[in-house]
Amino acid sequence: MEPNPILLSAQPQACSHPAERGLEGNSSPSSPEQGRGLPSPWGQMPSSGRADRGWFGDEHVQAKRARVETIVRGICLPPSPRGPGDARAKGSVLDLEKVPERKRKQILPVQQVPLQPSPARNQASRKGAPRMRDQLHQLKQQLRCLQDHILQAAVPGAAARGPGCLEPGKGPLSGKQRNGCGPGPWAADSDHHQGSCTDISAAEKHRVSEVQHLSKELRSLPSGAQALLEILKKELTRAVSQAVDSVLQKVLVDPPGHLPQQGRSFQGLVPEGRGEPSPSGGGACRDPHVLALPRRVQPRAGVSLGNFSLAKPLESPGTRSIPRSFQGPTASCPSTAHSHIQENPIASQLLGHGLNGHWSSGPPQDPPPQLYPSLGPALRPWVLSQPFTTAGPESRPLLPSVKTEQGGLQAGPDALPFPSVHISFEGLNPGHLKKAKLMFFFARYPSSNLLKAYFPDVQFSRCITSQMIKWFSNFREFYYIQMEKSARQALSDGVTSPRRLVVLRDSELFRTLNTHYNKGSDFEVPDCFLEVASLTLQEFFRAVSTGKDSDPSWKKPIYKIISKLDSDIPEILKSSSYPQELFQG
DNA sequence: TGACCACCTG
DNA sequence: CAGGTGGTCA
Repeated sequence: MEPNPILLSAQPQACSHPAERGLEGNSSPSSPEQGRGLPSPWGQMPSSGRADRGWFGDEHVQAKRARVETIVRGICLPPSPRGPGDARAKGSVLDLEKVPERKRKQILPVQQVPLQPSPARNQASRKGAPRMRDQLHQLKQQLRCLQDHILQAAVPGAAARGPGCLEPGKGPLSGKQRNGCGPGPWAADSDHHQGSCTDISAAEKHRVSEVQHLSKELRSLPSGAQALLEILKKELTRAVSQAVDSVLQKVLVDPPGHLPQQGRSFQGLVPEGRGEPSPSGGGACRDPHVLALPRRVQPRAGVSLGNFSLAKPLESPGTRSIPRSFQGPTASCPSTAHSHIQENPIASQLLGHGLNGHWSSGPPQDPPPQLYPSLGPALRPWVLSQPFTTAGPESRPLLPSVKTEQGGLQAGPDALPFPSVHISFEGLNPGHLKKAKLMFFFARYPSSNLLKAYFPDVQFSRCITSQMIKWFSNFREFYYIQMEKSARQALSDGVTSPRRLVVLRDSELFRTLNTHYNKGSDFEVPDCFLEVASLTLQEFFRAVSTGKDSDPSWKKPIYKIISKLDSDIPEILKSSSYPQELFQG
């Protein structure tokens, strides 16, 4: 118990204070600066978003028009059925939408069967002229909605949409963006969204006029063509949805081109603000030896302790220790600097849909060295993050989204080509579990109130609360077991002084813990956790080595000590959208 | 009595 | 990781 007073008092401060200040200072998400303050991450997105918009706004309209022309041309010819490899396939029109067209060809011939002109049909068609307008109008709206869906998925926060499109709650996304252009839970970068809004509305007008023009053209067609128009209508709808599918498919299949870039550029920003010795650096709280925490992923060559590899006594600090300041931003406990980073909703959506591999495997697109020098801080966790901390720290953001999301969940699954993962379930989902595990790095004994604050998208009931508390109980159990095991191992390895025991990032103990709480290592384990772990280890060692473990309740004092070492949890973990990025992690 | 905890078990 | 149990505390 001797060195404890120092450690105990200093550590929590090192961890918690910066967390609070940093976060509260940075968490005014509505500030436009924030979006701009992060040029690189968003430098990518907006452009890709606009590209998508362009695709829909122009190219696709062109495609529509081209198809109309094709069909009109076809009207002038005998409506003879076409073979699968018909001439249309050679027309330039098809180049605009190769994939959808290919699919459509299989459908078209079938649909043309009822098209055989018959007098009765013609009559009906003539009467149907006004109806046709309605249908076209309907079609127009469908197009718009589809476009909006895509834009929402592709452009962060492109929530702008013409009135009267989707009813709220129809489709998973809809519930998320009831704020119009404003950044909803889904999109915190108000900056770009406002741009998107205007762009979109302009594009929308353009689309509307295109459609009106189209309908005029169609109305002037020979009556025999009316039936064809019906086909055309259906075809357009289908084409659009196919286009949507293909675009999304492309995005889903080819995310590395977009997503990691965002992450990468993002990473460069974080270290700048807070390069210097993390809070505890001044920390004065600990034996300088204990501070020597080598970077992780270091070659294990330095491990000189024979079979004691779970944690390493500081035998050769000279070779292994790295100045704390060198560890930069990663090293400190509360990774507050990340909280203001704006991430891309689609990225996280995509992540949530089985693309995690791209992240956990990282390297192909690893950040340029200059962004985080020397094995930079593994900020991947934050790359994955989607900090929709759009509300102030205390404002319990996103409460409104809960019920809507649940509704959206029921209505949603088939509204998009992929299921919605961000949706909050009645109970706890794997994302919540993952998040809870990450929270464990900061708090071993979170109160139920704290849990409620950090899971704003969970509707807490007695059952849910106790389940989550049970999670932490299980986490602790595993943690203490590992600690005791390591302590005993150290003892049997001949370690004599607990002060020389420290949990290092390249130690086996760390690896075990990291695997348990942070599988995939997509979260940078905060140093404060290492410090607490070291202290825990020391306490266990002390108890074991002094024979206190003969007392049936010998662990209780240790528990008491550790329970006082909780740190503040970074605000970023408060985001209800946070679990979703790690959903399948 | 309820909340929370550690421990044991499957 | 969840269920069950018994202990502690307010």
